[in-house]
Amino acid sequence: MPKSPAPLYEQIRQLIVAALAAGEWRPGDALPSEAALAERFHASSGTVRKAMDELAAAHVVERRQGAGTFVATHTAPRNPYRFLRLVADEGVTTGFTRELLHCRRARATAETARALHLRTSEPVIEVRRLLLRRGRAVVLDDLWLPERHFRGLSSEVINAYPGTLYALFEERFQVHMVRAEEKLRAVAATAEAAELLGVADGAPLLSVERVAYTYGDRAVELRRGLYHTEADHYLNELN
Amino acid sequence: MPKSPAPLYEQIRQLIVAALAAGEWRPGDALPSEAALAERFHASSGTVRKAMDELAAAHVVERRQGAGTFVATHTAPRNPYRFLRLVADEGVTTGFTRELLHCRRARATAETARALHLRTSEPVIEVRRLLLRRGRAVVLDDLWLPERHFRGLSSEVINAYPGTLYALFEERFQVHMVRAEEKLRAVAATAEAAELLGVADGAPLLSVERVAYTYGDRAVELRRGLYHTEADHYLNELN
DNA sequence: TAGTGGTCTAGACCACATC
DNA sequence: ATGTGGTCTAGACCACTAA
Repeated sequence: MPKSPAPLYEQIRQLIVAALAAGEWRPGDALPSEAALAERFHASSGTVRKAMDELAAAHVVERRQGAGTFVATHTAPRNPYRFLRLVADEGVTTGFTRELLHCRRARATAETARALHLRTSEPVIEVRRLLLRRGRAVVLDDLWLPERHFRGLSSEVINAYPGTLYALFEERFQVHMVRAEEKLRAVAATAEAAELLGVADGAPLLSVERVAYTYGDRAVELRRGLYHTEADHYLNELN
Repeated sequence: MPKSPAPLYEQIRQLIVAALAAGEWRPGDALPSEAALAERFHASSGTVRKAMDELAAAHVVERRQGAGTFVATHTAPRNPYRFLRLVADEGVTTGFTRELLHCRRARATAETARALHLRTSEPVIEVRRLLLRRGRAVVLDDLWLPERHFRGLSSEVINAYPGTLYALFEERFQVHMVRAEEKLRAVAATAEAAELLGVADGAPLLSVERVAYTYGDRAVELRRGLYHTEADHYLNELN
């Protein structure tokens, strides 16, 4: 065994992520058993297990005792909105209904280009939609996606799909979101946002700017949400 | 070995937390070596190690290879404001200066009582302070602490202490904060908050309501922060 | 140099899901 | 009944820190 810069379990972890990025296993698929992976990577099962521990902690894979280890998916998880931290003040965990406002081709602004590592004015797809609870708009989302990874995305495609956007991206474009970074601010509602969210002009809104990453820390979505936090709040756990 | 409801490493983890809550080791102290703990708990070092893995992941302990394992502390960590997610938009990571506005005895409101598991009108200590960067107020914090755990806390004590509040709580009152839950909202500045933060009346502010917990998930602080997010943002990592 | 945590192995046995 | 992940062990060796 050559003297290595990174520990073996870390190398194995990276090799598995690379295989996921290459599409060797798709979201929802079962991975080979730990014993099989140990043989493949010429390591003991304990070492493979440590690599899988980290992938499971990062929600990249999901283990089910007795059944196997599966690639994490947005298509049929416990919580469909895995990255949405907005919850109702009262425990009413009713889901959201969605309303698509538009989906159109556009060119990357300087800000979008920076976030997604594109060149300015590269083609992107811009999506705007509302999330509503009991008919009341709670979230106004604007999304920007690099066109080259989401070719064919349109209003029709979105409206025809029953699940969340991230599930759609996964099934239709083989883009699985692994993690995200969010920057939060309080802002005053513009006239446009106020009307769409049914609040007064200038009302305080929670602005959530998200960059989402797929396997290998590739940024593939910029999203700006405006949350109406009158009967909802953004919940965060710190440790 | 009796048949047990929880795995051995989980029992060991809980026993170590209980020992920390009982003050057997104080923040900054070195824990016994993994081999010593293995003997104490009649387990193998691998099992003890798994328990320590989880405690390290939760920032309850800190491992330093070659030196030992130490109880996490707020007194001399890398980041003094461990739970403060507010960062400047531009990478200028200058620290904050603090300005204490008041520290006084009060009675728990219904809301405070609920958050801290007290009875309504039990005595609490109320603290208000500002965090400033380059002379500009960025955060207005209100804290409520159960008086029975913080007897003797006063403006003089706070002003005489050079470190953060959590470091003070740890050194002087043996209350170490382990984790916290935050609820975020956008709100309009009241006249009082606007004046203290130097913003317009009604300006949007980020409201951060935090409940902080010590060992064993005991809630010991309720804090409400108002963040001025014009040149700063609340940064959150999702996975 | 002695002691600590970090890596890796080989294997036993258990709990659980699936067929 | 088979195969999976989950727990636990015993021990070797390495990398690092501190006296």
